[in-house]
Amino acid sequence: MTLRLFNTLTGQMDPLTPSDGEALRMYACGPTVYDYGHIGNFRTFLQVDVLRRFLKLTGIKVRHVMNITDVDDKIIRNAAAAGVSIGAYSAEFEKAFFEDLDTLGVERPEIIARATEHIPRMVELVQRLAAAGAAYQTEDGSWYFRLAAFPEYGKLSKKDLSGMEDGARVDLDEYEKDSARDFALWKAAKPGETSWDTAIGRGRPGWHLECSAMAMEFLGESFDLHAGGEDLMFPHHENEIAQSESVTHKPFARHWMHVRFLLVDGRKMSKSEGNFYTLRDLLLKGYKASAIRLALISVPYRHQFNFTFDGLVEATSAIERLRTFRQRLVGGGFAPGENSALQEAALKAQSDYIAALANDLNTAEARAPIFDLLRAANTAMDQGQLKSGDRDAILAVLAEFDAIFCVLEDRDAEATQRALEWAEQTGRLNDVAPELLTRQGLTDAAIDALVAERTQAKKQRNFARADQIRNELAEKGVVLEDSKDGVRWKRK
RNA sequence: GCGCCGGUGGCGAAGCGGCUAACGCGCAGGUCUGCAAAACCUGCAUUCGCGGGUUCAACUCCCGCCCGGCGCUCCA
Repeated sequence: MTLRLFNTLTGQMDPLTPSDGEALRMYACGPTVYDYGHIGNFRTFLQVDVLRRFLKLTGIKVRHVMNITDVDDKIIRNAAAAGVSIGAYSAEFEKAFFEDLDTLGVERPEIIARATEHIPRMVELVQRLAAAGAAYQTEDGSWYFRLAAFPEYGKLSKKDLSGMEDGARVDLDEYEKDSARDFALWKAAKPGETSWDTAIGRGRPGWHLECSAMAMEFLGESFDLHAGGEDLMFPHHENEIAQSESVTHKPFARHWMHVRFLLVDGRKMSKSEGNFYTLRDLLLKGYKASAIRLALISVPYRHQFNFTFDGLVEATSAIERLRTFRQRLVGGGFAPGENSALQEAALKAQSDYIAALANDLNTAEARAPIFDLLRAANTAMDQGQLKSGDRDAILAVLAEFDAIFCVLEDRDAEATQRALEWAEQTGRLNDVAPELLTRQGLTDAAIDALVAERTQAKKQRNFARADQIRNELAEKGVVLEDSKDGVRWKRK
């Protein structure tokens, strides 16, 4: 089934397929590694993850490039303040970034491209732009892109800049530019700042330049898809188009995908508003990685997502139900054979699920058939109508669901443990929710021992003691489930 | 100001010119259970921001209004 994805450039739903018939070549803007990633960042990376997982699920190979911006004003500023090199500074946050992606189950792109490792390609691009008359150097040695050289500027964000010519607001330190809207390709070295000695002078790349240079290096001058957060549409992506197409005269990316912003309690997340959360903040508050992933994914990428803690609690419950269900299928003994009604239900769930995702990655709609199937199967199990062949079919559908949503495998405890260790190492234990510490302090062996004691008590019909143990464990976030096959427990 | 997006049950959220308005969470009652939990069953929007219009038929299309959000500057 071919994915139909909204294309910012054309303003309509376009099918997304590899133009070379081999692999879908895509570029998605990565992070500037100057700090820990926040949930807004991760919503975008998660939605792109959904995209690439869906492509793979439908049999399309993916060649996905992600840049790491490891030199920019903030990095330079922060590294100087910390008294370390920008390399050491950015490496630390790059490492943290990838740890966070692992926590959230975000697949690695095929190619990770660091800006500082591709300076020659950027210099080359500036030279080509200069040769084409689209770049000029100012007195201080910086290079700028000449917007006037690219009449199509604004075609992505649908902006008409003709009426917004050089107005009153021209930044003081940019007075040398020909036009206020011209943007920096290459920033001349300032004393003490990291810089590269190159054929176009000593300096460092502008932010927009790296994406054009690296995308073309790894994907060619024209490729299938470019993705990123909605805020990047203008000016970043617009600038990338201008820089690239001015020299290639070919469409840079033919399909553009933009993920809408995340709000927190209905407001834009910002440090000054006090509603700013990193992934690690949430883990230390006791929320599960899987719940964060599900919450951030469940609202389709083209809608604003309003982040709330209630939403995280909801996602936690939903995941628990799914996991309990799968456990019941895996662990139960079923008579051989098939129940045609369930076989049909499984097929329907599968096709509905794929169809929803193929329709502009409608993740909200895609969840529904899985829960429909869950209910049908649970009912059948209660009635003893589910056969081993049904179990296999349903587990296969669940696996396919999880190929995108990736929440069934419980790796939450490990993720939380990692976050706790990090908090300890960086002196952030004060930020940890107290109940999380008591919960993590309880080992599996200790739980098993208490459960065994309770089973004994139950045998002796000492229900008072049995309930006491159950309550004790409940306070520490452990839930018990009695069944014919013994006691199951799980951490809340 | 200009531009874009949205306003559906207690909450999140999907949806389509005409099927009982998905699904999740939550709540209430029931079944099961030593009691719970899990699971299942039943119920919880005669209604889709407001006012007009088009249509045999609109939550779904058009117009206006109100409310919210975002972009136009570094930002996922």
